[in-house]
Amino acid sequence: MAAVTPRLRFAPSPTGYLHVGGARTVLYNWLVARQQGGEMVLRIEDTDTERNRPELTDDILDEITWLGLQWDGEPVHQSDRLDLYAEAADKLRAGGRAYWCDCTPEQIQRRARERGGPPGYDGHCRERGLAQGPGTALRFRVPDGGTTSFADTVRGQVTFDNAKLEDFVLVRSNGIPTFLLANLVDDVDMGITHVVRGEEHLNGTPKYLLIGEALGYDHRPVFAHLPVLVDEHRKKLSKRRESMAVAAFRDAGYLPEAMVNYVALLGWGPSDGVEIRPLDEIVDGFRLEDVNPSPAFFDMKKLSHVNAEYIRALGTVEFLERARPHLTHGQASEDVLAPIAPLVQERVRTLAEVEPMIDFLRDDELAVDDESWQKGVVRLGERAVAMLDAAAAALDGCPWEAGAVEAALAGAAVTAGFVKADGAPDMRRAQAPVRVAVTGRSVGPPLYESLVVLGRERTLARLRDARARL
RNA sequence: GCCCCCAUCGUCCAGUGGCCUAGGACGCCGCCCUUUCAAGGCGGUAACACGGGUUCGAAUCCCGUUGGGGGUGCCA
Repeated sequence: MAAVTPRLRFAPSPTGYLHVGGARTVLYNWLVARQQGGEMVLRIEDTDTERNRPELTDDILDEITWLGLQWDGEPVHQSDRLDLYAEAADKLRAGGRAYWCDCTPEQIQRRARERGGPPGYDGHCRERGLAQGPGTALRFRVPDGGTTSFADTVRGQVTFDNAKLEDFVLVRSNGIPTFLLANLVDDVDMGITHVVRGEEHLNGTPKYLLIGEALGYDHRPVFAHLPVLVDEHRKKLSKRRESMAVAAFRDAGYLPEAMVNYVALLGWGPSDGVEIRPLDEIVDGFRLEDVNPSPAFFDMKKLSHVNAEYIRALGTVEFLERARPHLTHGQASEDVLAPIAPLVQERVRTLAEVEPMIDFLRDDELAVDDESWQKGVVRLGERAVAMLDAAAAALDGCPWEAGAVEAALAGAAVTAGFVKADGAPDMRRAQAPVRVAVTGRSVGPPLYESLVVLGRERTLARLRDARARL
């Protein structure tokens, strides 16, 4: 048999934004395709006309692109291929493998309740020979006996009793096929060799296989059902949760490289233990068979750490460029950030944290954090007053560069009585009142460099303002 | 209810019968460095769910129990 090109697919439905779970699924598909020299295609599963939101398709494509992943060819839309599914449905019906059913959900439920058995369809219309008509849905006739099983790359052999499967719907009463039918027909038609998707599809797999068999196809792709991503309650991450949308992470200043790197670690880990590494190395080391079958918790703390590492690894120029879209005051922000960019860079975990770290340099009006004021100034009483006065005096005439500012403040510290046992200035304590007076907070970028950017006039003015408030 | 899946530190991952008195990462705690905060360095906390087998030997294999998750839609 000739070797076939591996072809994988990511098949999102445009009923919600691309969320992190979806991102992990595309990534794994992409990794396998890359590693095996195959292709990854996109298929938009938009057969649910009720829930469909076509405009979301662009968002999904944009986010995949943002993540740095590529797909092959043009995305396929199922809504363009209804004829194909209708043809398959007709073949199944003509072959006696499917039949029309006019039961309403209410009737099905009531019968299930009355017989006290398990919920689900009971095969009521199997032998009724109904023709297609208003309110009829086409159901697949599941074999009464036997089993359907398949080898799952991450879970091993999985077997289902056909008798436990109900006769499911292939075509809705509105004539539109369901996911079960369209999904299989497309995979066959598109030559899909690997089905890598979320665990929530595991139970649908026997139906997929049964339809394929009934249609006469010899279609046995490699299956890999990835563990679900769970929240803090260990429940599946909801697609409805917008905070888990990839776009939300992008807007919050996470780097795509960091996102992809972190997400790759959810369900898999390199054997050498090196977690933070370039994508191409992950491509080389990734093994579908090594994917952990148990659910993984999406840990924001670890994501933050990974993101911070990626931010720190950036060159200064690139850091500036990538921070730019997250600066809310444009050029004004850039101007004050540029001189101390490396100092800010190593202190932020996300790009969104840049702006609030430099706003005191940019704004004329200083917002003073109350807690910082109490802790860094008020609590020190007279000593704070002395330090503020001494700092203002020392800074008044000194050269305006970091080294000189440091020397000036060291002198002021001694004057104000902030000295260590050995007589050296105690800057740890002396800097506090100055920092709060000038930056409004007790934490921030290094003080001396910040003052240089702020300028002598504004520094002195803020020192005076603080003094006046005491 | 029924079906399917899962089970190593709080979290993610390593471990595929002896190298494990179980390793790394995040988090957390302590110390060092230090102009705050970060970063960095050093150290610490903490796990093989339970019970039976198999085996000379089990975190690793088998069975059961318990626990968790997913599915059970004319959603995907």
